[in-house]
Amino acid sequence: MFSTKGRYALRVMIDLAEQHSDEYIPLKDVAERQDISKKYLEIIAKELVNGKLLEGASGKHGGYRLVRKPSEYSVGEIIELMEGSIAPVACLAKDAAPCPKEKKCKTISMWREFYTLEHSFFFNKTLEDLVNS
Amino acid sequence: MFSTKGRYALRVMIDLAEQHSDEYIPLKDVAERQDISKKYLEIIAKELVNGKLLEGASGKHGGYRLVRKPSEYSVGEIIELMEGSIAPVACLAKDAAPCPKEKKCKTISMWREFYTLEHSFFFNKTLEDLVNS
DNA sequence: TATTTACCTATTGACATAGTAGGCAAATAG
DNA sequence: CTATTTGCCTACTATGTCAATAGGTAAATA
Repeated sequence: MFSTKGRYALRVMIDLAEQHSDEYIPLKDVAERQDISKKYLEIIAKELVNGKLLEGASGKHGGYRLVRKPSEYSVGEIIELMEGSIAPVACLAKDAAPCPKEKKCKTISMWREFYTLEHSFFFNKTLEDLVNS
Repeated sequence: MFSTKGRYALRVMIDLAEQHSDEYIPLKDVAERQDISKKYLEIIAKELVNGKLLEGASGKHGGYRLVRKPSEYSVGEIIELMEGSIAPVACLAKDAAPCPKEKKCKTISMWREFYTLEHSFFFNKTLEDLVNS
């Protein structure tokens, strides 16, 4: 189950894309439109900046803006940045310790197959697709 | 991310299927073969019995056994029983409160599309498929 | 009657989730 | 140069879930 962090991040990105503006948009506005605590969104926005998905600017007329066109963001990279990993099981997450029982494991190939499906679903969907939906 | 409960339940079911026996199999044996705490497996086995996926019997020669052929169990029903729901977001889980923002929500249809994909993946895969993999 | 098994209730430590609080730093307008 | 607006930073917290563990009771059989 994806957490609010991933889902809210997606809504922030969509909101910014919908403003069709090159200006910085204050988080306060986004928070009001999306009806999410501004304080909580600060944490999320900060992570999006650290992950180079957004650019932030302080001061008057400051705020956040996209660094690419909406069509150039995949939904997958946004969610993965926030959730850490979208792997269905811990042993498939990046930098997971290799499982000692992998050889005899009757489920690993199913998890891998599902992960591939999930990955291509989310990485082939763009922010623009969501805005136009 | 699926929890150990769902993953262990699957391993218990696979283990029982692999014994190719109509006898009851003691949980102690399953726990040793799978290298999982027997105490923890008790909780899981109990839920599988409550969900009518397994049958349990006390006393000597007691234990657990499948109530259907492996080909008649879907992986989806096993995981869903243990995890409660396999929905990717809370608002799509069964008996979730209807979301007041659904009309304006730009993400709900993507989540629904993914849920459909996920659902058909896991409900079209059987326990037998896993045993034969 | 002793043994083997499932089944039951309760508790626990560790961690993640979903925030909140309060202030500092930077940029701009006047 | 000052006030205002904004992002950015550290810290804290309540609640819940996860992954077990502990210790017993009930049922079935040899």
